[in-house]
Amino acid sequence: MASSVPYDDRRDHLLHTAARVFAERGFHATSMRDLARETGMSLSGMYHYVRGKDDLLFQIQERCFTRVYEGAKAAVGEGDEAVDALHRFIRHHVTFFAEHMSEMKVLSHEAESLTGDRLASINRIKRSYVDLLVSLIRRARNGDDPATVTRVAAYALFGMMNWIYTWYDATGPVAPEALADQFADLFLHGYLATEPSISDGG
Amino acid sequence: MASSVPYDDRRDHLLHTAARVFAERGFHATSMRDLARETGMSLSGMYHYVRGKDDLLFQIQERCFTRVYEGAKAAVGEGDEAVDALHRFIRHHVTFFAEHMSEMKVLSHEAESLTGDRLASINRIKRSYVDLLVSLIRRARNGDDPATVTRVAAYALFGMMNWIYTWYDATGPVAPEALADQFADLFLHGYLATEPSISDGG
DNA sequence: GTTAAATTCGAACGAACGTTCGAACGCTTA
DNA sequence: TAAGCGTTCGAACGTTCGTTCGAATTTAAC
Repeated sequence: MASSVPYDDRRDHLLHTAARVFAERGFHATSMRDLARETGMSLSGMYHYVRGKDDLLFQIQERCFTRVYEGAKAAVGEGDEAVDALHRFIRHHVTFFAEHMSEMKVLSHEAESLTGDRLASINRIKRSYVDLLVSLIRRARNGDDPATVTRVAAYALFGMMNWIYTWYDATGPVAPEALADQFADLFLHGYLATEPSISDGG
Repeated sequence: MASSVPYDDRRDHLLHTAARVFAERGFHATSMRDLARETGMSLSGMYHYVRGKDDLLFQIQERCFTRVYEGAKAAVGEGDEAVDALHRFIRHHVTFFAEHMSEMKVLSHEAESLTGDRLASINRIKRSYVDLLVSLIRRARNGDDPATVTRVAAYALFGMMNWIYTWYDATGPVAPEALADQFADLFLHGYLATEPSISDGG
């Protein structure tokens, strides 16, 4: 999986550790000295693998976002059934999120911590990713909704999925796949519209 | 509305301006010197109204969260119809959010920027607020769901509502009430389960 | 073994940070 | 006028920040 070139290994170690610490303490509250301590590298040594702190955040976000985007396109495929594709998109996003909590939290929570070209570059991927979901929703609704309604629906879905970094524990009682299915049920068929999961007696 | 005591006015001005700047730049990326410039006060002058930067964030969050919580209890009322109460909860949360974007963004986005007693104090309000929504959902579903399912549903709803600070513009084409109703529709009846808003022809 | 390149790191830089403090100010009471 | 008090603020404190740099070390090639 990871490259065996020593340089790349050390770089991956730095990026992964930085993602974890950024997720725990926040980007601005984390110092390069914190990262040096946690990676076991020296303060100046890290600058051989990364241009600086901003570049570190950028590379974490770009790597992660590219993977989610490519993964989503592969998961969605080119089938005709839009509702199924939508379900697969949700499943992919949530399970990927759960498996890469640190990186995805950094991607979601530090969206405004970049500036200039780096921010623009991330936003370009984001736009593609959002557009992918928007087009899926439009197809699933037969393209009959006003554009604003479709966008609100897409952001609502992203909200319920991305918010998990504030509360979800992937090692807890709810498995990532079960979480994804509950989100999909909620979005595709609604909550009260479905049957209670045990009984509907009163 | 605001107290006419000069001290309280200046304090409110500081808190409100700080909320706006924290929302724009983030808590850790904002310096006390930034706040001095934006409020027109001097750097040291602000310390007559606030113990320090952490206390400033705490007071913004506590004020705002207390208001949402009390407002939600009032909006929900004590009626018997749980679905209606749920709808009113959503409507209140979203419209309050839209009307106080800066404070609510700071409340949502800087949830981990406090520490110690101040963090514990905010988390106490948060627990009550979450429990209020959880109990409404449980009632609306006749109490038949496992506790984990109800909690996931509550966090999903909070996610889609709170995420708006990343994309929503209250002065844009979608009014806060319309946004709230679309969220409520999605949560209460589902998205695909409802009729397309124009036609379902193909 | 020698040379060259890649990698590591201690030490230090200037800048910016949150906070403090004492002097100065303006206003109300005597 | 004088005293007292709430308020303001310039200046400075000590600390921590991201980054740099040159020397030392390790690795690879011949």
